[in-house]
Amino acid sequence: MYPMNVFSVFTAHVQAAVKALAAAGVFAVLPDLSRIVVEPPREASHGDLATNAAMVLAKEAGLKPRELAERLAAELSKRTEITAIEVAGPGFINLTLDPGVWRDALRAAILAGPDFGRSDLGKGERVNVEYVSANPTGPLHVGHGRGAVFGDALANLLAFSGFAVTREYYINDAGAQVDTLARSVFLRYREALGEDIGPIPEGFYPGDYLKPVGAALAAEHGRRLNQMPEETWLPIMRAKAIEMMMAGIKQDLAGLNVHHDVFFSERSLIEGPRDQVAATIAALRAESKVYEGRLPPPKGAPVEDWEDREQTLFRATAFGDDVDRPLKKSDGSYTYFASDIAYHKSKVDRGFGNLIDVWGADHGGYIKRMKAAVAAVAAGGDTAVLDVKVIQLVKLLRAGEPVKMSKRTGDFVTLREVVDEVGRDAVRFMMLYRKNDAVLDFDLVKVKEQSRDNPVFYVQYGHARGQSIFRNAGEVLPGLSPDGAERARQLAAADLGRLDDPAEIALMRRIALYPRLVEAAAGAHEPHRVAFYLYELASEFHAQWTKGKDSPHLRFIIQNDPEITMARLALVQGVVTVLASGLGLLGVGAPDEMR
RNA sequence: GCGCCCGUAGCUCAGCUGGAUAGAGCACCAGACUACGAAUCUGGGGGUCGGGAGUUCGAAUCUCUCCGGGCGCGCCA
Repeated sequence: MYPMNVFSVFTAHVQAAVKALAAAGVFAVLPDLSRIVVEPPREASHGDLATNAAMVLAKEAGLKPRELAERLAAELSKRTEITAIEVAGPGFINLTLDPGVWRDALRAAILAGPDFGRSDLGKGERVNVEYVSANPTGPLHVGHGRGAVFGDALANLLAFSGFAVTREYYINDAGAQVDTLARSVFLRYREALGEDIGPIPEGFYPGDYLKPVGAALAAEHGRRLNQMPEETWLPIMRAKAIEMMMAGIKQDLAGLNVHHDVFFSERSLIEGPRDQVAATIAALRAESKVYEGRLPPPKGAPVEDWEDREQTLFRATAFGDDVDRPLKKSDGSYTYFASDIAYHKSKVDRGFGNLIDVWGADHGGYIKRMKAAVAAVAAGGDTAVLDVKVIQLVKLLRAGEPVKMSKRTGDFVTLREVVDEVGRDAVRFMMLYRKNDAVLDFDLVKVKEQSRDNPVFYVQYGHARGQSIFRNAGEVLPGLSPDGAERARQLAAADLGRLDDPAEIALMRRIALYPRLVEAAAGAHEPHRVAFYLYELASEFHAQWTKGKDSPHLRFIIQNDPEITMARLALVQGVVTVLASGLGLLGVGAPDEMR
């Protein structure tokens, strides 16, 4: 039985060939093998696999690339599953493999089923993926949704690749904004008591979504709080508002099938058994990473109330940032950044050496200082690496026309509205069918189209079409199990040697590519690669299906020939397995039929 | 003024961490339905990868520099 990842197997073969040459004295010392790439060439005429090994290692061998390539080719030709080797261009080694390699890979895929593509790339390393972390001041909007979907798919991808993933949400429940929220709710509370509060003043949250909070408080406390001073009612309003806003946010996320393991409260950092922000600053000060000093005035747009004063600063410049960063406001309270340092320190303290933050585009200016902070708090025994994924804006369109949004009046398009209108699968797939750092046009009309123009539909239809083939195979293969896992076992026993059409072999090769694709996407923190791969796989499958119209002998189901039908259905099983797996990673459904 | 992101076919975008003759969808043109779902498929035209320089066997990819667009620029979060 062949291992799941054909490419890692042949990478090992190439490395072994290099080691053999090293043993024969071609290299003075064993060279760094990590630069060797074994990949499918773009040109099909170049064979199944190509490696750059000779070009990368030529210098260290003291040979011309083509000479070294010939030596490596001679070594590799000892492997029977390699049927042809050619040295081409500046020193590429092109390998043509026995189709049996791809047939074995297909069999492995079928037998692995939902586990096909799973790997131990992460070796159990703990990863903290923090995403959404929207302020608890209102419902999520579409931009939050993109971050939510991205973070969730990335977490899926990492878990599938052998990382121990924790999905985390940071609740900003401690800043001035939640006090503003509390005061806004106080208005709604009075409104619920029957007062005429008039228009919501500037500087308050105007949205109607706060009315239920006011009503709940009125029901719970009656008029009692209305007579109290602000310092009495504010914490009560604030707590209730945050509780209800977070409940709504969790509902919005559940609508997208996004769930977090940990909801981490910013307030808990300062109101816990000890003030962790103060402790973190003190610890950094002891290492002189925090000091009292002055900053140059800010560049660019002038700040009216700028005052030159001595303040508490984090020495961010020692860790790659452009300027040192203030930790306390002029009124003595902590800056947002200060609690963010303590928060990230808590991640490190909780045993995460691998941190991923998913942020909105407007936070791009914070990356350097946050990375600096992580480096600072992790210095010493533990090391920690922070990767910040910036999620660009979503431009919401309806049939090509921009959808107006106004956050100022509280009248914006919520995530929930969009999910309700176009469905969870469409939202998730389309938001992942783009690199995270590219602006996304999201057209509410287009994503509902049932056509090739709509990738969500196209890929899901591929899966459904595969399932429909199984439904129709009963006449030729009456013994075929309706149960997917059992059917997979039956099909794995098929004589795959019957799959010899070039397009069939190409399809097997595409399937075999999946584990490598998943590893690359996980390593690069780029879930969109999965979406594009699925589109290509679906496209190849649809094409093969249609070929059966002109060439009936290429149909998947061949009357009177159960053997070849078994083999073809094994191929379909492979396609369906990978489509379901990839869609699963993206959190998109793999339907058995399209409505 | 500074930092980050983006710039690839008419439009929307991929390009597998530096590989060979740069790809896909849409749009446009020309074709395929007595089928396992035509909700699909086949073929065609279309490019100075924003401009320039550098790094090396090799650059859309890395570096520098211009140009154009977006986001941000003590105490808001």
